[in-house]
Amino acid sequence: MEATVKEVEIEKAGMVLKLLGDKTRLAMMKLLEKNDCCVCEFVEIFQISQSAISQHLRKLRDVGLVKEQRRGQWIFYSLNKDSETYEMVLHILEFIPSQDERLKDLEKQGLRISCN
Amino acid sequence: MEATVKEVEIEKAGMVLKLLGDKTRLAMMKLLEKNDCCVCEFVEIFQISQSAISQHLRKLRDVGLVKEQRRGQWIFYSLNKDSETYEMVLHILEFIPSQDERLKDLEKQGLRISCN
DNA sequence: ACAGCATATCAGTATATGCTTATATGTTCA
DNA sequence: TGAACATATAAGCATATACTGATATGCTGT
Repeated sequence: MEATVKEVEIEKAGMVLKLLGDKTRLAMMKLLEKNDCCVCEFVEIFQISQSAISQHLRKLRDVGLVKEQRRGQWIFYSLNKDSETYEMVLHILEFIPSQDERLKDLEKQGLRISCN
Repeated sequence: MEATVKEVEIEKAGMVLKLLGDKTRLAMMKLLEKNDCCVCEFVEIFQISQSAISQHLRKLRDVGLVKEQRRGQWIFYSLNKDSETYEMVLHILEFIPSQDERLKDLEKQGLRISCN
């Protein structure tokens, strides 16, 4: 018997699912599940422009899925645990295979050191 | 401790989430969680054209989320329990408030009788 | 103050999406 | 067979989306 779950208004849920329905943002969220990441790491990982990464992050932030924290020159993003949809998001991410290999590959190239 | 969950390839998960990221399709899926429905019911419920409904259903079917079954003149849609993403979909739908009121409203208007 | 780096925003573009109307296909029943 | 109904497909349109390149903003260390 599974415990009852925190329901999410259907419009809100639709917004969240639409955001997660982009493979770049979905992989970002999966990475953020286990690691805080800064913009430059995402740029290296996804091989798209810094501008594109920034726009994805803004969308995620606008809906409250992630939050940002400036550390000096860098801005680190993390999952927003206070989001009313946090529980739903976590449940979804459970089904996604770990993307941590991508981070490890970065480390091998020494590219992660820059902002760590 | 939660049992391990059936992971879904990230591209596939992205496709499913994108489909669920439309409020019409999301509500359709939530209705289908508890009831088989035919096209004409969806048309009444969502107040968009029969063509639009049919196109939404085709997308859901193309990705394997629903299956169809002809019953005489009508085609009833249901969740495809054999989908590799079925478990993920069910978990997501748990967070969505029941849409059954919409069906009940139809019954009050006598509009559901036509295909039942 | 300024050079250099990190990030955000702006403007433009190509493609995807959701809808409508019109039409085709398929089923039932007289 | 043909009229009536249910559903699917085609064509077209308006809007949304994801991206790029150019530029603006913000922080750091000299």
